[in-house]
Amino acid sequence: MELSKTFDSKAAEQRWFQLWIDRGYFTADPDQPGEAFSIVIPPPNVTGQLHLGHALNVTLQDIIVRMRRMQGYNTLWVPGTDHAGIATQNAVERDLAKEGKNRHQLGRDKFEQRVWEWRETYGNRILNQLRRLGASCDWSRERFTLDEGLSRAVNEVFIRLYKQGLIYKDRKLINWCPRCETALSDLEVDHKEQRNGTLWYIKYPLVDGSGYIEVATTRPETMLGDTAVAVNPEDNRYRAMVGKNVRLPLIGREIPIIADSEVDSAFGTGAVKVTPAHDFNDFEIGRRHHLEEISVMDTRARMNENAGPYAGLDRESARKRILNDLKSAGLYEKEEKHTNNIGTCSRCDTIVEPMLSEQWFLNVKQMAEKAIAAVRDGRTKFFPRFWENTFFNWMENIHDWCFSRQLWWGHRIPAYRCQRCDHLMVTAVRPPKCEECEGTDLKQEDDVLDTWFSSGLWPFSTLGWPAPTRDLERYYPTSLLVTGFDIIFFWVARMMMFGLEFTGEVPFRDIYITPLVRDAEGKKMSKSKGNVVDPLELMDTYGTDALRFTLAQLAVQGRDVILSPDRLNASRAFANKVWNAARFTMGNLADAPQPIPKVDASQMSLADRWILDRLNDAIREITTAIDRYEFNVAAMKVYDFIWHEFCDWYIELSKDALKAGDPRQAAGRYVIIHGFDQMLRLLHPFMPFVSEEIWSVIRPYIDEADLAPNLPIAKFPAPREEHALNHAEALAMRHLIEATEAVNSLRALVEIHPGKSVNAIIRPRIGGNGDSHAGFATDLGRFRN
RNA sequence: AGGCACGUAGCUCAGCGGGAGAGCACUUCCCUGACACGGAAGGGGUCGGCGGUUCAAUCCCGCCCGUGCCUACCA
Repeated sequence: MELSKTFDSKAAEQRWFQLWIDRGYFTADPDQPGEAFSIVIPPPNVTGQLHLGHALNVTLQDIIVRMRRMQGYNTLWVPGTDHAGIATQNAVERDLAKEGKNRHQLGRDKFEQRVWEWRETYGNRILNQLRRLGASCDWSRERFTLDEGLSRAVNEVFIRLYKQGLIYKDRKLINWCPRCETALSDLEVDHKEQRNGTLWYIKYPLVDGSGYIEVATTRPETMLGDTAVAVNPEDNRYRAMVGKNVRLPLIGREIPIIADSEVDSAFGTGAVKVTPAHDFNDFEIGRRHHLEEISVMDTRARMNENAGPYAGLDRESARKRILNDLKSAGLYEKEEKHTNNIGTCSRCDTIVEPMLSEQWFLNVKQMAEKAIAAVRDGRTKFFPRFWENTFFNWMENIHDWCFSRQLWWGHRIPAYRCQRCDHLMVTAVRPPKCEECEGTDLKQEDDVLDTWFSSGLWPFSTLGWPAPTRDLERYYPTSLLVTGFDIIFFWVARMMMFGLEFTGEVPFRDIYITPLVRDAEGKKMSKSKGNVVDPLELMDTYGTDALRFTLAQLAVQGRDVILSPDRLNASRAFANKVWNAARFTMGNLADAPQPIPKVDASQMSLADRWILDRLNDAIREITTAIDRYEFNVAAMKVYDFIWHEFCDWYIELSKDALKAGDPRQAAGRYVIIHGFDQMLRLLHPFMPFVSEEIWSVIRPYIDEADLAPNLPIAKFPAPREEHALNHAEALAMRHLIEATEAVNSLRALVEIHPGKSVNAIIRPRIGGNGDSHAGFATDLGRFRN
């Protein structure tokens, strides 16, 4: 069969992927033998499209999954997508806005329908993009976090946690996004340093007319909700004032001066205004001292009726007016530059407002302790190891999780309230009547769950939990999780907690944390910077194999991946190199395809046995590197063996031996085809398409004994000891290589210095008297001629 | 404020106790029947700085400088 001069990646990609699917190579069967190896994919959001982060994540998973499958493991890789509550809702709302509509005009049902349509389009798009990368997932087991089955798991978990008293509803201070108009968890708030912030000093007059107490604040607009002024009990400046009242400027309410040891005397004036309804610290002080909690803003962060004359103003305008009015009243002292942190919504960047609100919470303390223990005793291991510190750090300081969201897209909370007696029933299906008063007017909670609540169940909900399925029994706990560090808290931690709580086992044995992909300048890719590279374009230009190989090569543990066109070019050249090695090999085999019979090691030349020895070495190194998730090491070794050993040396050395009539031909043919076969299998996890394409061509030449059905499930190579070289042989080969290089070196020197003797060229380069070296060089010179 | 990671050739990065490496870029030569997405030969580095441990340090320890990231209720 004739091979074209260059490898046509696109045609191969389509042909082979389809064939793999058609033949069911990726479909897992729990009833087949083999130790289980399972991975659940981190489900991509249905909002977006494939970016390089996904490409890296999926490539690494595919490499290990393909290798395990070839090693004979009973392999399952579950694919799927995440409904991504707030992110998707925002995306669809933006889409609606283009038509001049908003969700409230549509109503909840119509809006939800619209999001389902969106999910249909974009969810499928991203899954196709994963397939384009060659992801060998079991596509027949595709899941979606809002599927019926997964929703059942969500309800089950909710109800069990509620019954255990871990889920509760409470009116507390929470993070609120005034644009998304929903509660957020602590994790969904980004903290940004504000360098040009201001600290304002304001005088609060004492009610008894004995003067003022001065407070410093960064948020004067919240003073309308002040219910105390606090000082440190040790602070002598204020000791006499504790217990007195002050009159809140502008609105005249009387509030007490209290003592609380949390107040830092060294900051500002040492006296702090206390606004329990708009500041987390103040909320704590307020609860300690039983202060009133006065909320002065509405859900869009506009001043509400409690703000008196400022009602209706937004936060910024209210601040300006208040500062002006304080100046007019002579109660404004001064301002200072002050650097502080402000919290913003991680989804829309709006400044988050601490708000007093009734929300659902999950007490995670005990679950967190179990998760910590599981990592401490090694039931689950992080790679690289240092991420464990990050995990512990957060888990040890974990707070209750505010998981209810005032959104429309997500799992609606399975709780019903009787409209007559206000009784609350937590149950998966709507009860016929109130269990207290028998009233029939029951209303389901409007809120939905934080999207991470359902993805936190992903490793077992996708396998059928709570039903005791065969998949669960066979494939859970999963073997490995491959994900980014940015969702260790959001996702990994929650899966650990839920997994241990509901299955009694860790959800995965190993966690491999992938590096972050950056652009050629080392900048983090983001849409706003406009430096996002589309992996699809890269696959079009360089081929999927080249993209995959490049990503694997750069995937160094604990280091960011910086992708450059140079690297991609090199990988594409590598694919081509392998392709051309195949062309050479094919040209040296018998015309009629027939299996090349196995040749005993004793019949082989030194070069034959050397390359098989090197192959053994490569197999060992590549296998252990992937076992350790050192993808870069494995990829480099594949590259080095194929290019610098097989092509540079073995093919060159075998050219003569493969000629017709040469006594070494039979052995040479066997070794080159056998070596090639093994080499392709090593390459396959990294570059599935070229390897499969070539393999399909050389397959007829491979001896029956070595044949396996097809590459995706062909056996991964194992070292063969009969090919090992002894010390003297290895030395002889090394000397041959070194001598060849020396001769080439000399040849080049002679060409650069025409007319000069070899001695004249060598002597000055060696230094000393150089006699012995020069003699050697002279010999080489003769050898050359 | 604390924590983590990283500083090795022009660029992007491997290596991590005893020979300084790869890819790309650069210089010279070669379209030799697998491959110019190729081949051959080269130039280029006080392995961030300063101390310490060691017979021996790019690699271990300490401090410093620089870069990036994460966590944190200082108004």
